Amino acid sequence: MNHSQPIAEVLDAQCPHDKKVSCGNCRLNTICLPLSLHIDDIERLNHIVQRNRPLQRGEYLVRANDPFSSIYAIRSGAVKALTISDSGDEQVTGFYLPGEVVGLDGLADNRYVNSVIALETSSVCEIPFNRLEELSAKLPSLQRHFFQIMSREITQEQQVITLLSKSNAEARIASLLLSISIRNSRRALSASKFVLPMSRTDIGNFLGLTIETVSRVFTRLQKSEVLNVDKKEISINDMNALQQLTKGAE
Amino acid sequence: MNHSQPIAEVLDAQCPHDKKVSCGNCRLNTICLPLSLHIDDIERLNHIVQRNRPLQRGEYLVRANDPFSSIYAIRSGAVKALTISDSGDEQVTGFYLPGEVVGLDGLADNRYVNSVIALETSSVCEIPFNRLEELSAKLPSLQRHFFQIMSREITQEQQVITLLSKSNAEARIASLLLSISIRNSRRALSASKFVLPMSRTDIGNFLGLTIETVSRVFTRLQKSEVLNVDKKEISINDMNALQQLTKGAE
DNA sequence: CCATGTTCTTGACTCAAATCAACTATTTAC
DNA sequence: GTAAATAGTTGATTTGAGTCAAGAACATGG
Repeated sequence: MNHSQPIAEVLDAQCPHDKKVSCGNCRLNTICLPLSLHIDDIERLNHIVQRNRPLQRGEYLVRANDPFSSIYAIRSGAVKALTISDSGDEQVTGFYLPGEVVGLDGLADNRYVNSVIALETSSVCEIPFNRLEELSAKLPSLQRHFFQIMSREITQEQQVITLLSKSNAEARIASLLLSISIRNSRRALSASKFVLPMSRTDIGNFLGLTIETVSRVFTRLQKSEVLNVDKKEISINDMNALQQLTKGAE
Repeated sequence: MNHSQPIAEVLDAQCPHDKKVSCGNCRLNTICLPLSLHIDDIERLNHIVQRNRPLQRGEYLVRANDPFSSIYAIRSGAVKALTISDSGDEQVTGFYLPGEVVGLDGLADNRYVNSVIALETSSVCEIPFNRLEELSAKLPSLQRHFFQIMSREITQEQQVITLLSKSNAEARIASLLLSISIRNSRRALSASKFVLPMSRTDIGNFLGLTIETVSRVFTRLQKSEVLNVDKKEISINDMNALQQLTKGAE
């Protein structure tokens, strides 16, 4: 079992059809779609949410080019989104953790642009988009919140653009680790000790680095005692140093 | 006068208060926000659109950290969006041409993340967001279209991420030129001959390259007869070669 | 008109990360 | 339990773009 997942999330993943699982009592409802909805409205949202069987590592949640139908909120586990470029190679465009929403790229042309693949056993809430659209028109705060989720995706991608445009290898890795750290602490998980759900290959692909460089940076950060790296287990020993590194090069 | 702007757009810019300018008769209404609205609904959208005096080159349309209030559709000219990173340097996050919408980043936290600056004399339609929100709740096709505009912003940024992550200098420049070419032809402008609205510095900043590299790539593409470059005037001599170059390196 | 400041170009040199290669550790499957 | 495949590490070498430097082209203002 993956120690990066808190027990409650793991239980959710194992009992996806549990009647008790609803947006109203979901631990993630302070960071996920229900955020800022009234109790009654959360129940209306809950009615359109579908909870399917958990995905196994490597399983596709969404395939690029499939017709767009739903967006997905991660309930437990982790997924990656990726596109295949014209030249045929993959680009990992993001990692999504519990409480985060994936599939927003499908709206533009009514087909998903990204494939979404589970990085570990993951459970997911499916939200059929036309139902969400109808409900949004009736609930101004839901409409607003959904606009905000899309806007946040835009600003986060702009941060990735800045990272790739201006930062060296160490700063890229440091930024990714800090991003995961912050997202973990929003879920009341440790900010300094966690298990990476993705492989070195995925990290390199996402950050525009080769796996050799990723490996060497981890080794260097370990030697300089900023991190402890044991395979996929990361513990951050010196958070300030890591933050300084994100500003590195340029 | 900048020859990249068609005469009609220039006239719009010069007569911004012309009563005849409305979404209903705007040349851009097949690519801009009104797209897919019924005539009556276009008129309702038109009522909330504000057309202010044109911006001069270098003027700010939006300042980062200002409270979010409106999104903006470019009517003529061109603007760039940019953020200032923690380390204090600028990152150009996008260029916006007539018919395109800027300011969507402000929704996430109710403050603009990007500043938006005119690259040349530009006129802009301001759309107060809370009015647009109200109207969206009443007009399903407007709500849907606005979701699509945000989604398209997401997918376009993912393309930039792929570009920065995987492509060499020539492929980056080639992709930018092709992007401008395609966007020009959507406005019934030449796909093969146009004037770049942005400086070499802006191009380099956007593409994660130094201005020296940008300059050298232009020189190389000129020598290999793919382009003719005369200062900011570009003419594409070999569109296929340019397309091949975008796949280059990797 | 010339002076000053930008913007852009070109060349010589450097360097961070890619590539190539060999090896180790860990899964997975039989 | 062992073989094969996959994932990760480390070292030697190469290379594309960055840096530094100088000059050219162009714009701006007195």
